[in-house]
Amino acid sequence: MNNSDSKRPPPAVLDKGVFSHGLNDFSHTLPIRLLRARHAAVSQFQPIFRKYNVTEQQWRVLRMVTSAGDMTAGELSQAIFISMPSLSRIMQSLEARNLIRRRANEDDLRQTMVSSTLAAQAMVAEAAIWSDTRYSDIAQWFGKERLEQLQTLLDDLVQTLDQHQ
Amino acid sequence: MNNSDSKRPPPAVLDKGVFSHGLNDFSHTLPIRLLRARHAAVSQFQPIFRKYNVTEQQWRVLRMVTSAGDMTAGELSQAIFISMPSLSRIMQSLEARNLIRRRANEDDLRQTMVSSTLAAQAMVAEAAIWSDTRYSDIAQWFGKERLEQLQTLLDDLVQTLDQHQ
DNA sequence: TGCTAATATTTAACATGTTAATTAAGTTGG
DNA sequence: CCAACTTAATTAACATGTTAAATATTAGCA
Repeated sequence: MNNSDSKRPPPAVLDKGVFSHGLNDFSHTLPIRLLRARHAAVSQFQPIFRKYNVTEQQWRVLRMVTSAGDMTAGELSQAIFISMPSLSRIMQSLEARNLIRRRANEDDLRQTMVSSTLAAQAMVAEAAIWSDTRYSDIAQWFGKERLEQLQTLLDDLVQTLDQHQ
Repeated sequence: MNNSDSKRPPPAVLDKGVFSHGLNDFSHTLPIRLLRARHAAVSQFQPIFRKYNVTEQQWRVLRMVTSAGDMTAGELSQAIFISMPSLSRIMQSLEARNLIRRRANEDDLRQTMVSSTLAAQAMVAEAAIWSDTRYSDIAQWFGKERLEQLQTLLDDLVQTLDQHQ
């Protein structure tokens, strides 16, 4: 199957067809499909990350805090789906770069209130234009209806799986 | 907002509704939805990882090599969507545990051929039963048609985004 | 009141993700 | 045949994911 006449060298994700062991084609399972899709979606916004020298996760923090306003670390963690240990480290570096600020919640000293600095707000405001355009592009390329359909299915899947533990 | 009459303790992803800055609700963007969905899907198979004391990524390697047979590291990397640097480290630990074996490809010494050991094959064969059942469960809970619809949309999205760089 | 359990965050340890550099082996064109 | 280029895999450095333990604070209750 590796003859020389087909000249195309596309890295062609291997497509072995049938499998001998009765096992599914593991490269096309739902988790891997979701991983690929996420990767493709995130990469659309790579220019933002490079321009502002932030990681995707750092960007999520900045964008969330800037758009939603002050919130506790726990709320932030849930909203952008970053675990508390990771968030803790990320906040350290963002605070060191003066992009966020942390202070204790007066009413409950266990909680940390997170807020964005003016520098971060300016950064996000500028990038939001670019970001919104990208989202519009994606909606147009893929189809607004299909995109909404996909998002609904994703949310429903999460709900279904959560229900069944 | 933390009253006591609603007895359900679901961590209730915060739902702030409208946002003041003209920015979208960032906790409901496509990348985050994909992340949540993947997380929910993968967690369904957590019992396997715990039982055999492997990470999800290690499991992907073992399952792929066992089902597809011998392959190069590069092919493996593409199939299970793990970067070569990560795969390199993962293979080291799996080889140390005698779950895979590596040898140079005679025809091209740059390439590494990866194969699974009998121990890994036994492990995967045993777990495959459980895994297949879980997949059937998910299909039933979520609906076979909707699941296929979701997978098609995911693949199409990847294709669309790849086309537009 | 005071003891205990629960909660919010951080820290630690180790595995993986990511980018860039390195090494080794093949390929190409003069 | 060889120098320059390409490819496959590894290594290095740093950021994040994940689990468990540690800390600090609050809540519950006898």
